[in-house]
Amino acid sequence: MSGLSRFLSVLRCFDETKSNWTVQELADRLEVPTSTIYRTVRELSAHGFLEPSTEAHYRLGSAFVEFDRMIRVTDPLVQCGGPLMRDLAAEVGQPCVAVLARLYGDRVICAVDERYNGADLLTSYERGRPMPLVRGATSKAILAQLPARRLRKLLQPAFGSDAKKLASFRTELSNIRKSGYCITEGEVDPELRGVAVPVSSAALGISASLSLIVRANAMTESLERRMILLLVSSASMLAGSLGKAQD
Amino acid sequence: MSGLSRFLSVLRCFDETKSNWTVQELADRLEVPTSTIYRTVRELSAHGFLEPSTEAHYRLGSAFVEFDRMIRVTDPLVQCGGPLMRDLAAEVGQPCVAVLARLYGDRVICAVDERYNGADLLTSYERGRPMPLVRGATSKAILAQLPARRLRKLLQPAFGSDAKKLASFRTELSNIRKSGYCITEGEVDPELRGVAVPVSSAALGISASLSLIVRANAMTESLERRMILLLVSSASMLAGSLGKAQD
DNA sequence: CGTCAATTCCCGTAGTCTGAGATTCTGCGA
DNA sequence: TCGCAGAATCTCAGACTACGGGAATTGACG
Repeated sequence: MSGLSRFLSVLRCFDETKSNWTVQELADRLEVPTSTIYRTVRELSAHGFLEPSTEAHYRLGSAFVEFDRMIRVTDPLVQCGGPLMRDLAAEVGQPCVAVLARLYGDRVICAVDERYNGADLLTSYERGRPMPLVRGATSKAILAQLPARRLRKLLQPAFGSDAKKLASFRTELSNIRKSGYCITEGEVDPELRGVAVPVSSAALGISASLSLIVRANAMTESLERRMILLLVSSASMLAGSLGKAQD
Repeated sequence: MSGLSRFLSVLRCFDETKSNWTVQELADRLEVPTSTIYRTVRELSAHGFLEPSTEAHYRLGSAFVEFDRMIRVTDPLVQCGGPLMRDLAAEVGQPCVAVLARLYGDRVICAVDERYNGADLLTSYERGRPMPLVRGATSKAILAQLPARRLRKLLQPAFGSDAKKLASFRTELSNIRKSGYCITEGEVDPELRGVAVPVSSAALGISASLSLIVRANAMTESLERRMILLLVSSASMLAGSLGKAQD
């Protein structure tokens, strides 16, 4: 345990399950002496990564909120995509959720989510939530546009040695490349249908996708066509503005 | 340079001004050997705090986005306050911005900002942005509710030895305690008027405030009364649900 | 396949972190 | 205001890690 991982082993303890820890609890959980955790926690607190709450408990601190804002402010994808999303979701004229997601290392993470006024859909997509890499239209539309080498590295751990599944997945991606969009149902959230199109900016090194999610039983053929059209045109606008953007 | 600060000196380089750095640039800026920065950057990347972009440049990584989500998901203030904010902003019936801010260590940081449909106000308030500690209704409403000892420590660095200013500031806070709200104009953003009320939960160790911001020239006496009423009732609802919340 | 920049590796040394226990601080109730 | 219990910090010698300069390797691109 050294360098950053020392600090991360502490930070990773804070999750949905338990967001409030005492030093003693952390020490027990990590099986590290109390005095060591005290030192680590003190340093994390000093830099705003942890904050004291009540009765000797600590929770995640403001530094993360600040850094996230810094990313939102400087990320061309959020800057260019944000305004587009609101219009996009409104244009559908149905309860729906618009999502702009992005490949971040080896995971797909939602960067912007826009709920259409009145949409009470229960999607898993919300900013900052890691998404399954090989399931759902959002992720597939991203993977479909990647260069072969990058793709291979990503799929390796996901499929392991199952050559058959890997081959059929590659076929699926190839179909997305041809048609320009991807539709899936229930792969991430049950009862929901997602339509996604690829978005990318080689100049910025960003691989992303733009998706719309509606209730599966609300989907009609004409709605589907409309959604695809909306997505394709929004995506090309977005790609255009990304091209001009510089960070 | 040791422990966390080694990593932070790198991370702090990434700001609005420049969000995209090469290792060489970082090394020059920090006056540290290149190989050391490479190691630091590698470690930060491995944990998702930095991400390679293009041409040997790096930018802030997805870990911050994920941790921020974790905070949003687990923070009772965001959980209880979020839904309230939308209604609050809508009720005003004027272009306005609703802000829920909070004391985080020694700084006030906005936790939720809700723009009323059609409000194009240029407020500085947005989630994650650090705010001036002693200026603006939002901050003053927070400070007004703090225990004496805590307050003293916070004001020490802000006012230094200027006992006169300190005394008048304390008087101001005392007036807020009596009236239950605070109104300021142009202290943070020119031409804007803010009304704020304190919110707190002793059980959770949270000191916060709820504010509404409108254009100064749109303010009338009756609107002001309405806003104060809305804020006071929202704040008491919020305090109530915070009391029941547990993290 | 060759080129050039980006990145990693190497290794002795310097300096940091570790961990157990003693010590000091702090908040809370009387 | 005082005293108490738990929280937080301090101490110190020894183990281990990071540092830094330069060589070696990788990898992208033509």
